[in-house]
Amino acid sequence: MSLMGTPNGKPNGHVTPCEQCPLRSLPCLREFAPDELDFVKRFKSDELRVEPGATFLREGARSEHLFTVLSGWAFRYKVLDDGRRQILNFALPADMVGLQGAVMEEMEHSVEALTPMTLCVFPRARLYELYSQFPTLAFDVTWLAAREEQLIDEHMVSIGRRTALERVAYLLLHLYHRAHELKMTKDGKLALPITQQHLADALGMSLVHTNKTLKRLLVTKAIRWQARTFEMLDRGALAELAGGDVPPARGRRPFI
Amino acid sequence: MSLMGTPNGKPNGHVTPCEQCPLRSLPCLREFAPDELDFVKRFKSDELRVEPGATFLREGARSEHLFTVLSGWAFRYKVLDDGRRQILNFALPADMVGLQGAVMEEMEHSVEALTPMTLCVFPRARLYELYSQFPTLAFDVTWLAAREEQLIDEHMVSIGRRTALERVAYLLLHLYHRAHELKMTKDGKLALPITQQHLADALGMSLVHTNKTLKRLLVTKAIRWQARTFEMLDRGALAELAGGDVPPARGRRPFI
DNA sequence: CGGCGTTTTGACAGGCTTCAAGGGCCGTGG
DNA sequence: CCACGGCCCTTGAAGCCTGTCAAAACGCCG
Repeated sequence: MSLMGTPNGKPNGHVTPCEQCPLRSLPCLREFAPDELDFVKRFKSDELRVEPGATFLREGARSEHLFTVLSGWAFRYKVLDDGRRQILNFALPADMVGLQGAVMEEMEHSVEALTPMTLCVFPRARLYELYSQFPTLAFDVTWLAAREEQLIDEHMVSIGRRTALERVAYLLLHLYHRAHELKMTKDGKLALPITQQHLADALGMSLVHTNKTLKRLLVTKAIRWQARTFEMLDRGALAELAGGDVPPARGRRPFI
Repeated sequence: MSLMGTPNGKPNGHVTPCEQCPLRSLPCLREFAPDELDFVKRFKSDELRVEPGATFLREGARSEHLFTVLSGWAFRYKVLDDGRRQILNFALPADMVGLQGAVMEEMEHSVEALTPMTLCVFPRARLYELYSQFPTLAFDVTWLAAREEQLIDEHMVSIGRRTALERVAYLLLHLYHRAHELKMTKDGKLALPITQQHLADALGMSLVHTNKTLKRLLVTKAIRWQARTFEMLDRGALAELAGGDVPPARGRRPFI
């Protein structure tokens, strides 16, 4: 099928059947009923492969599609006229992206891939079918929207009220926590595909100051981070420095 | 009916029938089909009156209810252990509050009234009925969640990347814009029920610096603000100072 | 080996927070 | 009627935090 409106990325030759979705086994996701699974499988129109650095959803554009992340990392962001960029949050596997574009007229933010990504593609035009035929799934979509808002709320507290050191500590704790839920960590290690510039743009800080703050954090021995590999050495200490731990996961999210 | 879990505020003796809802005539809201209206009327279990300063939804609590604002102003916020407060956004008439609490296990933020408020009360337990019987209304709920996320996104850009003057200008422009949509302005004037402390907490700034920044804004003659009355003198100039206008409204929101 | 993106460091200016204190307004109570 | 307290607004001063500028080191890849 055509993917007009998503210039970056290309349809995948192979499409993973939903029954074999690798995410289904995650304990943080709820299980589908057979008819739900069947519907989702039919709803999924394609699979998209996106390269790192590609902005596959752009502010101001209309999107004919809604996506879920099958694999890879991305981030949502907005830029001001003069180039200042604010990263709003990060998208990981099992996250939904583009809901705003599917529900409203056009996108008010952009989304860029950090790693090679695989996205499940759902046609916006058929979203209403989901709402009318599977209220449980519709509820899940709302759940996902509410959860994303929670994450943004917490992030906003960081930017608005936490000190630089707390901000960095909290964001790293947050990302580690999310990756851990998705079984993307191993022995406390995590492949973190972001640069210090991304950290800075997410935290509302300058690159230089982010670097200096990160250094301060490293000498506490709570974490290690080099060559795109993040290592959690002392989670308790990091939470302490962050001024509070991340809120525990409540309930289990669906994956669409 | 009982309102356990909402200690602040009291059930209203009189309950406005939905057909007579004063908000229905607003052009920024879509019209209900007769059966939708009928359902909403039955879904609405009560009306709640809340006094200024009352926190009627509290972080960490479970809420048995979902609300829409019939009249009055409120704000969503979070506080850190040491008392630092971040205001996440403001709730005005036709906004929904408490959706997170209704969809997830418990609230991750609090909501406090700024003025006397009237809230429409909907039992969380029956939300699923709405989803299963009225997909159009379910879609509206998702629409509202997506829209709120948009507003928060924009606010986050302010806090993270705008200068102090831009922040103040943008927030005031934003609030004026929203109030104007709801026909709460008159001759460019608006009763703005917030203090400079609220501004500061919303913008991630100190009270002192907010005051000084506001002073700088006032001398530009773009706005006036005294005795809780805000006056828009030069909207273009304010948008200029804010570093961009607010995004135009897209589509029409429902009121539940 | 050269180029480029990323990380690191130092210096400096100034935005912003903090501390402190005074003034205005208003409702309460003597 | 006036004193008082509480809340909000205002202002000044001092200094830290943070952004900006500049430049060098590092690592990766063609």
